Amino acid sequence: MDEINRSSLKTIAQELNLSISTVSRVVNGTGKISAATRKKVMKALEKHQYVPNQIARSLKTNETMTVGVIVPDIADYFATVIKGVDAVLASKEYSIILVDTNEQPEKEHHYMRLLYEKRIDGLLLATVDPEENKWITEYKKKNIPIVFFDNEPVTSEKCDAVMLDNIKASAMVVNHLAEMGHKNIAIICGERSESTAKERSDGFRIAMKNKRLPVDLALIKEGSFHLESGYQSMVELLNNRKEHPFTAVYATSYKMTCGAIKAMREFNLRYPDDIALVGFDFIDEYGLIEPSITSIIQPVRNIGCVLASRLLESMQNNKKHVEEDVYTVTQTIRLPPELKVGASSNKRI
Amino acid sequence: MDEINRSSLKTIAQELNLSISTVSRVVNGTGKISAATRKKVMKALEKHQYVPNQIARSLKTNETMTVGVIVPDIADYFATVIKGVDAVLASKEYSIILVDTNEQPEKEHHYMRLLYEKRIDGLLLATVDPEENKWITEYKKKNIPIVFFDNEPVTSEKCDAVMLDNIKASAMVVNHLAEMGHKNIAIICGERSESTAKERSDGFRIAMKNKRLPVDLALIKEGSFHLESGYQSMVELLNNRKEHPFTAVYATSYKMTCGAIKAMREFNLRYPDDIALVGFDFIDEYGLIEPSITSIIQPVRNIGCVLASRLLESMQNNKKHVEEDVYTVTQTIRLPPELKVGASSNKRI
DNA sequence: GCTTTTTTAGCAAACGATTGTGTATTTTTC
DNA sequence: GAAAAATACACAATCGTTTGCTAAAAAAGC
Repeated sequence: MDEINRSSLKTIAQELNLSISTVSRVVNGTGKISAATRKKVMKALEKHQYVPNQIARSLKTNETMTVGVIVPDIADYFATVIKGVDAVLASKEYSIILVDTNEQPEKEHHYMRLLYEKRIDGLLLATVDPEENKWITEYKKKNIPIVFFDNEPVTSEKCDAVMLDNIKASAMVVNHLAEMGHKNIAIICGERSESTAKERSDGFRIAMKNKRLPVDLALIKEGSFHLESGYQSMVELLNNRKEHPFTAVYATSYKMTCGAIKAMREFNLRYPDDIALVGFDFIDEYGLIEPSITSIIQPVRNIGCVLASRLLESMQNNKKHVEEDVYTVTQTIRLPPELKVGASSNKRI
Repeated sequence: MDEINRSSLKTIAQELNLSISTVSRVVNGTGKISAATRKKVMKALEKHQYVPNQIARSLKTNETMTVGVIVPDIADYFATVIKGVDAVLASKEYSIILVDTNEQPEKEHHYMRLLYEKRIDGLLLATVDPEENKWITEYKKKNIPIVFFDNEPVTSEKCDAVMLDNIKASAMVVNHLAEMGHKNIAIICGERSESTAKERSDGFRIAMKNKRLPVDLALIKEGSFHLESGYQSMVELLNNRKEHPFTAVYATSYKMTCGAIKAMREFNLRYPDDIALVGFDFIDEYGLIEPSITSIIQPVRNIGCVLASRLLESMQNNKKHVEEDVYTVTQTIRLPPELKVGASSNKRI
């Protein structure tokens, strides 16, 4: 095997009897360089297969062209969000360092530090830590732009966030079901400590009231966004059906929807005939599930794009040393969901 | 807002009237430091919320504690592979820079350069570029450890790779179907330019021959691993069924399996009654599809773990400057698949 | 109490780039 | 042909670390 080929500006400069600065300037296309030397240098760069050392560059310029992304589980809908993020960031020559916390809130803090050690230029954070405020301030002080997503931050720091309009999502579901003639609607929710769960639940109640439909607290199940919880909630709902009857159920996460389906099958109930079902994030890209499930669909890719754009903007402001907060307006962007109507609810009663 | 808090070894050293090196040594726990100064320094570090600058450290140590991961599509089974990778790398304090090429081979080269600019310590590469050898050599010369996965590299460089044992996968399918009494088996394959597709196809023929079953070339469809291709292939198979009859079909990717199912539905054919079906990567974690589909399942998470371990090893050797190739044994690891038998094929004919 | 040994801490040179300033050299201007 | 202006390049400081070597201080030995 040939010897290791690692060239630096110095290597090239020495070979050509030029100064490092001159070579640097042709690499970056800055400064005044004569056509002759430029050509000479270019040739040498090519010959040595010179690739600039971004580490050294970062040290000097204080920019790493890298952003961190922390998610609870990349094998979830986050994967598509990240695709959106990656698409817009990559076009600006940023790369992303991805961290999967496996839904363990206590890991977030640790990874945040790791990312800061690497001096990321910005961070996208889907936190599940209800106490994230305890450590996030430290990094705000270090002046790193953060955009939250999925869950709303509890921190009192002024932060950007982009999320689904969960209130609206629930309203769409309730309105749709009401239109189909349903009056008694059950909801299967996540933990209220997560803002997404809270909003979906609150949105449900608000929408029910708006439609002048009865809100039976026994029909509001709050669990944990997972399959087991969705299954368990549905079982309980079905067991109490005599005292607390309902004709439709709204499951507020993908896994919970699956759990609910599982429970219904075990009870030998069919949708939409026995009970109408509306799910969440239930994509079924290839239409394999029959009858098809009505579901709230998040504009996942777009969430990613908006996230990235917002962060880019923040990082831009940061570079300009916008000291005055007057200029840095933080905002929470809420993206509208879509209700994909399938067979599971598309029957008037 | 308070002022920006960015401290360096210098900041701390000056405040304590110590040298930078001393502070550095207590941060790293290296060298001889008296208990008194150590304590003093620790306190100051804490007070300033000092976080070491990995960029500067990297420049000096030539290690970034970062590895690159290039995949064609993270919203695929790769997400789980990455989870495995992340789990083992994170435990060694490495982070991963993730790149999604959107299945565009021409982007791989570009991103590779970007990653090298960032001086990643190693690379995991799931290439779809049939001409990856044209640029991979350059980076091998720069001495960065690479482990391939998903597809086998075409480069002649000695490379590590970890992949599914695709030959075995096809054998398992054929043996299973043979056991169920099938003789005429069709296969829906990807492009032979991708080694995964080639191996699954070749494995199929070999297994058929071993079982002394007829290999009808008209029953071997080669397309592109996507839904449309799977659908199209299945339609063609069904249309030619009179001349080239078959009782079972083996689709060699998740999307192709979906496409095949779609086609069968349109032809009003049911599995396993009309045709037995075996898929690939068809996970259906929550058992939503009925009847359940028999499928080859890759040990996805494990692939990730093995990948990461192999890379760690490579990087370790690299640090030790193992010049002699004698010590650096490159290898291709083939992980065994699992055949999850579902209803779609579980019927003797 | 004076060497000798052992600890502890500081000096300074890297790592590979960027960039403001200084200075030959060339070009323009009159 | 001399002064002014412009051009092309070099010098050197700097970013925040690590680390080998050295000097000072403390401990130990006599």
